[in-house]
Amino acid sequence: MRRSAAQTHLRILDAAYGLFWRQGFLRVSMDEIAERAGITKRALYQHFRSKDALMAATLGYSSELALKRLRQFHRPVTTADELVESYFAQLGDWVKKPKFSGGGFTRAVVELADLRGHPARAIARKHKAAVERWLADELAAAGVSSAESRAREVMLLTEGVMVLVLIHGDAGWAKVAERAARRLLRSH
Amino acid sequence: MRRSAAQTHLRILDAAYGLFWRQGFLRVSMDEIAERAGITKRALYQHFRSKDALMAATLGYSSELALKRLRQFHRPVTTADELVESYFAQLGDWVKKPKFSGGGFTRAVVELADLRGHPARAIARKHKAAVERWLADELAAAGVSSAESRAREVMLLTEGVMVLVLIHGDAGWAKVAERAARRLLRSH
DNA sequence: CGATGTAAATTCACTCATCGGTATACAAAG
DNA sequence: CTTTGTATACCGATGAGTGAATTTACATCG
Repeated sequence: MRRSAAQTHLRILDAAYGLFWRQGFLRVSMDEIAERAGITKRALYQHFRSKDALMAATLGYSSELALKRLRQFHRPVTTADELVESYFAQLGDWVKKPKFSGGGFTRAVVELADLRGHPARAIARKHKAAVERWLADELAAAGVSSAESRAREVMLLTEGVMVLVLIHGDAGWAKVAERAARRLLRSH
Repeated sequence: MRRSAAQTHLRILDAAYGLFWRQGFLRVSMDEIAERAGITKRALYQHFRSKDALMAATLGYSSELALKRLRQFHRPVTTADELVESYFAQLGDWVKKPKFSGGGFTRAVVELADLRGHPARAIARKHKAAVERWLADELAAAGVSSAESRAREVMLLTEGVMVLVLIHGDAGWAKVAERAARRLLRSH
């Protein structure tokens, strides 16, 4: 029953990602993850020293995926308005999913809010910074001035959308954010 | 050792509020709450049927406090700019506290993201709606047109600030939000 | 005033379940 | 003969919630 170690590693990350995303970190047990990955708990612990280590690895993995997705979204650059429109449209689609339970990174940070030294928090911080960087570059490429400041504002709106959709169960907040972002770009 | 029931009730809510706020819901045990409230666990269960019930009650209590605070903040209305400035200044001060661990309501919803029927979520929803209502009224009183839409935008920025400060540990996001809000009010 | 009933809490042991993590021994593949 | 994983049982801790008998303080009534 020998699968390659790397393959099993990935299966575990996939399983953990899916479970963490839906139920949060604290509410998922190592037994569940092992079962979903199709291995025994013992084998799971041969790949990851602890639940915390697994969580950090999962967030890192998920960051890679998310950033790759963002960059694929890199179409021939047009206007800032179009960029903002498709950015928030994509966010809206994501957030509209019935099982949406908040952004994985945001969720991780919130769940571990009092544990400032937790490795997962550093990863979340790095991830959000990368998204902000990407936004700033895209906005600059679309001819927006003060792109860094604008990117920061779009980040605020993005996080706001994730939280408010979660609270109210209404994906319409993405549209509100989009319109606000457009006006912000225009009014600098 | 007879204290009035109502008094004990309040002590429990205070204790639970403090602990939930710092450590989240899942990471706090009923034993801890009882200890902090200065009563036994048995007595605690004479006041609240379950941890979930206690959480819902705590959020309700905390909503009352927060809304009362908001309304006290009701100074002689001046301009929209001044309103926005002091609103975000207050948010910034709150968020700047070293022990800041996210808004209680946001945090509750995130922790219970997959439990859609949980009573605490309804309370959080109602609270955020009340804050939005308050904002819309204040903005309207300050002469802002389309106050409802503007209030929604300020909500997005507010939630964004809470999450991003938590992630990055940098209270500067409140200033960013304030400047964005000002431009949004001007550019409708 | 003093007896007494009763609400409010105490004490403390106890159940039942979950969960992170480990130990040992063994099987299949390359 | 090592790497990868299985099977299975286990440990120690924690945590929600309960049970039963007991005590404290107050209020009311005789």
